[in-house]
Amino acid sequence: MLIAPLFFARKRVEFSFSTDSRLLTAADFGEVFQNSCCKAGDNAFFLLAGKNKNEQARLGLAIAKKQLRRAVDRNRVKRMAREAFRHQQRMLEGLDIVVLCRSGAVGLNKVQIRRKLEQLFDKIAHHNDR
RNA sequence: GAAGCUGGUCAGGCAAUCGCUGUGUUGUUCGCAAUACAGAGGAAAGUCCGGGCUCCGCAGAGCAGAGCGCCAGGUAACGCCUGGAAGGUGAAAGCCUAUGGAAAGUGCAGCAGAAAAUAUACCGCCUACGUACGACUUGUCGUGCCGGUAAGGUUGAAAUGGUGUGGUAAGAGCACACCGCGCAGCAGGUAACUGCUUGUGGCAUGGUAAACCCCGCUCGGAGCAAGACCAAAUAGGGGGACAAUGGAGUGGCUCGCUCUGUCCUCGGGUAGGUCGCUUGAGGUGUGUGGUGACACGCAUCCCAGAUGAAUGGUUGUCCAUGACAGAACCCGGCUUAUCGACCAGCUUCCUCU
Repeated sequence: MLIAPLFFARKRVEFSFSTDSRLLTAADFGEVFQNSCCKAGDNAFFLLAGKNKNEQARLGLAIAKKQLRRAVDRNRVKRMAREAFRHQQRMLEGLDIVVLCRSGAVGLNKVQIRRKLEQLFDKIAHHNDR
């Protein structure tokens, strides 16, 4: 009787995406840009990571209108980034990550965006372990 | 059945699961948790018009500038919509039109053409009238001059009403008939405008106003990063009390002035936060008035409100294999993008009965 609620509680923490796991203020973003410890990128996206004091990983999105002109495209990238982060946040604990967008992101479909971002998050996690 | 026209509706569905935002309820260790419900569009887009709302000298007059422009109506308002008129276009249903003024003024018109705006004459046509010369049959003919003419030809986007008859030297609204046009009258219409077997005038006022301009109407400016409130740290300001006849500076000294300590208090205000923020020119149904846009009445419903910015991911399944595309203060329009599907009405043609 007591085991079931505990199981669900743990699972929730693993995959949730509340305000705790986001960069909220300009100061938070500034911190990452100033004191980044590692980075990863390809022609479409660029990730910057910095250490934070919490146990949680946090995500910030900086998708420029210059690269992706249509709101629909920007929304798609943001959603995919959040989704990828949500599934991989356990191995990124203690990091603040900002996702930036490059010109190569134009014309990618959902699957391509997801795959690219997952690879980049992997790279960051790997780099952090060493 | 085929081709087409007009108006309207929809914009993948269902299930499971992992998330996000808001609201209600319950619990709470006041962090939050559980649960129920709701959660992008017809264009949310372009920001091209018009309003509401907010602040700014409460915006009156004149000038400038901008916009609009057949008539009537609708509307909070409009450059929008509805109905009508005129013109154009199509075989038709229909569709399109910046559609006021060119007898207030100014300007413009390449090439071609004789001539492009007040009349003119290149090729033509004519030689009646006047005149010169010649011929001879002595009143005719020929040639020239002075001229007449705009029927015909040539140019152009556009050439000073058209057709016919008379007329004439040849011609000409020169005259007449019909058509067209102007003005007046009558009739219909709220009006734009239309009609007339009415009268009258030989007959205009070439085009261009998305050229200046004239006439009529409209317009104060800036925008939710509007604006209102709360307000840390740091620095500084106003007022009061206390210590105390204190200290420092200015100065030879006194007064004076300036600076300085502690506490209280006031206001401004940055980071940040809250409100503005979704109940509205609102939706749905229905009745009445109106050709219609729409208006009014009644009943009923509450239907996104984020703020590093939610409305999504994965899996299964069905089909027609899913286009254009994402709210950011809110409405009314316009314009542009769009795979398709469906409904209603209408037009033409074909087949059958």
